[in-house]
Amino acid sequence: MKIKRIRGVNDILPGDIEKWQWVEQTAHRTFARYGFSEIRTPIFESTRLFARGIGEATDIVEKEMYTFQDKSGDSVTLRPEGTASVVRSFIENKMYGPGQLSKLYYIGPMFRYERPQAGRFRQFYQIGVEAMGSGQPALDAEAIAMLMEFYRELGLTGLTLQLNTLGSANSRARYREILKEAIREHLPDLCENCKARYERNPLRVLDCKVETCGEIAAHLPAIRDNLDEEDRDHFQQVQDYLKSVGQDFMINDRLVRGLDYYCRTTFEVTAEGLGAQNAVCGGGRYDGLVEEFEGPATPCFGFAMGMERLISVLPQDKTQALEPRPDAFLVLLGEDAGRAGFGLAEQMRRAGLSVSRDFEGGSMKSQMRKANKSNCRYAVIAGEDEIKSGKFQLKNMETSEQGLHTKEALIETIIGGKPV
RNA sequence: GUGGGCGUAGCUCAGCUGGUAGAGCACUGGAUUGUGGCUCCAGUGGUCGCGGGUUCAAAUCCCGUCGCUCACCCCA
Repeated sequence: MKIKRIRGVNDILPGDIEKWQWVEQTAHRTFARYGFSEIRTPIFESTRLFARGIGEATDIVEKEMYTFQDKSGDSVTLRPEGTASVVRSFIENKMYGPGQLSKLYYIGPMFRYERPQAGRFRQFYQIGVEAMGSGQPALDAEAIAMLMEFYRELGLTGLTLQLNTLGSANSRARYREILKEAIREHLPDLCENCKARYERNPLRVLDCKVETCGEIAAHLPAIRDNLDEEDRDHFQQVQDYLKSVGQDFMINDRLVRGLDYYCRTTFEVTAEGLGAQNAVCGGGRYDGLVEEFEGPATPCFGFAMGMERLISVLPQDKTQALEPRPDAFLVLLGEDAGRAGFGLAEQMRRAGLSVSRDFEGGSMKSQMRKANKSNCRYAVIAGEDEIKSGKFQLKNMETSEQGLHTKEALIETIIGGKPV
């Protein structure tokens, strides 16, 4: 039986990997401009970290975690998301302190046991950002602005930024009770899913896609009518900051994030052409999470984006330019040329050129075909005559012009882009 | 966990109500003794996912199984 890859995981192959590298490099460059540093945490942690951080009653913790016992009997879990690990590391490494701000980001694989579908995998990659140590609305706005700048660098279009606020932890809890109270009389009319949501996460009823639930939800008390003065002010300032830098957005007061730790600002970025899973980024504020893990009260803002989804909406004109292109392809005819070609290739590479060749010693025609397929700018042709004279044919693959050059001269010609 | 669709050449797929497998692309060679892309010609390549059943005969019909895929749930 042939061994195949595990369901829901993917190989990233040449042809695609260039896009991944470009996205990662763009993230490094862009985030650095905003003062963020990369952090790398382990890919697995104590199961308790995720159970407490994400919320015991969430789908992720209840049924989607890759959890197993290691040889000592400890329960460990492959990380299903990044925030809990960063918070753990933040506390463990005492990155906090009066007036201190930690601006961190991570890039790496996450694991959730779900049924795969378009844009959803069991091992998937996230780029996540966590800004820890300030409760100011400018922080929310700056992080979102950075995200949108990142998308601009990637040339993405057709994105929608949706904002909402859940209020502080206190108002969120209070609203939850008000909402449950209001839902109670409609309970028999709700869909089966929503009946279950009623106890576990009543806010989710608000964004149910079932039509009858939607109608009921439209008449339920809205979050925005149950905010504190400070919540309202915070949300308004986030909006004002975004507007001040020309960032468009829409308010979606049904936008409810599933993870327990969110409060105040939440947001999501959706893209066109992704299928049912159309969110490329989600995040928000999590002011209570550090305390939850017995760290000092530290207001934070963060978000995560799925790289697979991001890469599948990259514009074609940008990704085309990423295809690797050798400067030269060596066409070597005969054993003497084969031997000489090895040294020539090395000499050219040490001069900074990217050089390919064929190793199978096929006919000129077949080697030229391979040269053409490699998309090289020049072909260097070496047969008996060239080895004897020490001068090689240099052929420009676009114009088909060619001329005779010594090793040094052909390297210079290629580097300088001079006519052959 | 639930539901729909699909598994035929390396890739994308065709194969009508059962008669024993095909196209395009790719690959190799030739037309062009040492010069690619375009064109033309020829060739290599398949236990039709796997197992069982019906039948004189199964890629085709039936059952099972595995896999892929899309959607629900949920999320990035």
